[in-house]
Amino acid sequence: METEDKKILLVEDDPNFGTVLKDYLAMNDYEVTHAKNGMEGFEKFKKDDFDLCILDVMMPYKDGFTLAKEIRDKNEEIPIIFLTAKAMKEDVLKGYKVGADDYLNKPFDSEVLLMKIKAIMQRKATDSVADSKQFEFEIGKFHLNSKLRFLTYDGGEPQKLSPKENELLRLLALHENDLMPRELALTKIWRDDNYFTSRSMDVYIAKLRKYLKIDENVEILNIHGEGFRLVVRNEEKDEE
Amino acid sequence: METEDKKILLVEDDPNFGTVLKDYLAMNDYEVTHAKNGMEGFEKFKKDDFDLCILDVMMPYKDGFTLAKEIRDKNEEIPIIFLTAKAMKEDVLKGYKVGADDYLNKPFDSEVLLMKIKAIMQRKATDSVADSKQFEFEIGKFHLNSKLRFLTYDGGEPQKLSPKENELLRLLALHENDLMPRELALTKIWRDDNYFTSRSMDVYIAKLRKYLKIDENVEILNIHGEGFRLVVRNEEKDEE
DNA sequence: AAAGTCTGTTAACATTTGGTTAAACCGTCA
DNA sequence: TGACGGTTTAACCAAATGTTAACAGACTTT
Repeated sequence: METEDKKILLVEDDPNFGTVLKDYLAMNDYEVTHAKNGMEGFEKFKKDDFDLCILDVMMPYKDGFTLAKEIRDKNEEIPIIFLTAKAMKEDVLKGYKVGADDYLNKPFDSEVLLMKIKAIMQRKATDSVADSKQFEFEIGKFHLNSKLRFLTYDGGEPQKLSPKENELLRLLALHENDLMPRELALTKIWRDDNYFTSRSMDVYIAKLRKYLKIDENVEILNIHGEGFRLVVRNEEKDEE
Repeated sequence: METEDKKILLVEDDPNFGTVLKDYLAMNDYEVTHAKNGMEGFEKFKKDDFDLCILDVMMPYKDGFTLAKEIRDKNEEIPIIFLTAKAMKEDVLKGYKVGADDYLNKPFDSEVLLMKIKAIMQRKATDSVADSKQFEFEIGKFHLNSKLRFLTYDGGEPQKLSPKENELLRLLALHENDLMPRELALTKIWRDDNYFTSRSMDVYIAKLRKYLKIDENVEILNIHGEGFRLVVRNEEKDEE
């Protein structure tokens, strides 16, 4: 199953057509941001992380090509599809020159557009190099591999972690010895901060404590009303 | 930046049009092999290493889609452009389903075709960062030859693998000991990510496990909701 | 110290995802 | 056309994950 929906930036000045198209795409499980002109399009582009751009060529203020060039400056990877009313050869060529991935003449069949989007996304999915996110942590004698979702203690048997356990421990590790605010975990992992998610998080804290308790020097402390703190002591001399 | 000329396989039954197109492409520094029908096209495809295929859809003996499917079986990477006289939506969709990279309606502007070819080639050039056509793998005591599609254990009898089995195991091997995301296999091998393809993939995972289970040190682990992981342990001392 | 809030823990439950088997399907080839 | 290999679909079960409830205990504030 796919992680989350792909984000599409749609820049189209015709409000009717734009809205219809947006709805159609949304219906097909894409998360669509609709900008009404090139300026706005570029603003929105900078503010978010999109997986694909669909640009109308003919627009006031800033046409699709100019916008495409600016977008390419910021991101030379992102696929771009142009929409155009007139089927002028020069335009098509120009489009490909700025790195278009595809080109559609209006009116076009929406199903065809959908297939093109799919095809392009698939292409991209292939070469997703793996964004260098931080995946591995040393927590005292523990080692957390949060990509493969397991935790090992002193080289022993890996303990599998559930997605939530994993994300939570990762967040704590990112803030090692420092406050990890409740709110942060709730908004990042549970995507909502309310009574129930908060209780749920407490359940997960309990689970993590269970895993971690084999190491004297690692523990999760609560900071009442604030959040949690993953404490890692240097194991000097403890008992003798 | 091109090293040597790119090789194009052109399959087009109309001798006049085919010849003209071939010459035009040749003039633009592509090395073109022209086949007059699907059969011949497939023969030539098998005999050489092409960078791109341009297939007419309507052809005697074997139409473009059928040919494309056969080509895809052999090579899931190679870009395919379809040419078609009629602009039927069903055809277009069918084309994308078999993994078309683009679609052109006759008559088309030759310059546009050229741009498309360029765009596609470029895409491939950047995409194939680590294309590394790797065909042979050591997986514990197994040896996988994924070009000839067989798997041997400790030099024993080769086990033939079906195309899907083979591709899946190859993908797993490419990510040995690391996560191989479900989505990756689905988009690369099944070319679609939905409930059914996902179930189908699970069936293939089961088949692979059956092959692999004779080696204690090799196994396919699931990472719930993420994908699979081909684990290969060093066979140190196990029992004594 | 009493009330009220916040946290810890366990367990029951619901939901989603994965594993396996077998049957249906489909194109190819004798 | 009928057998065959490969693939998909269906069905069913098992495992994994997440949510909620309930209650005990801890912390804060009066």
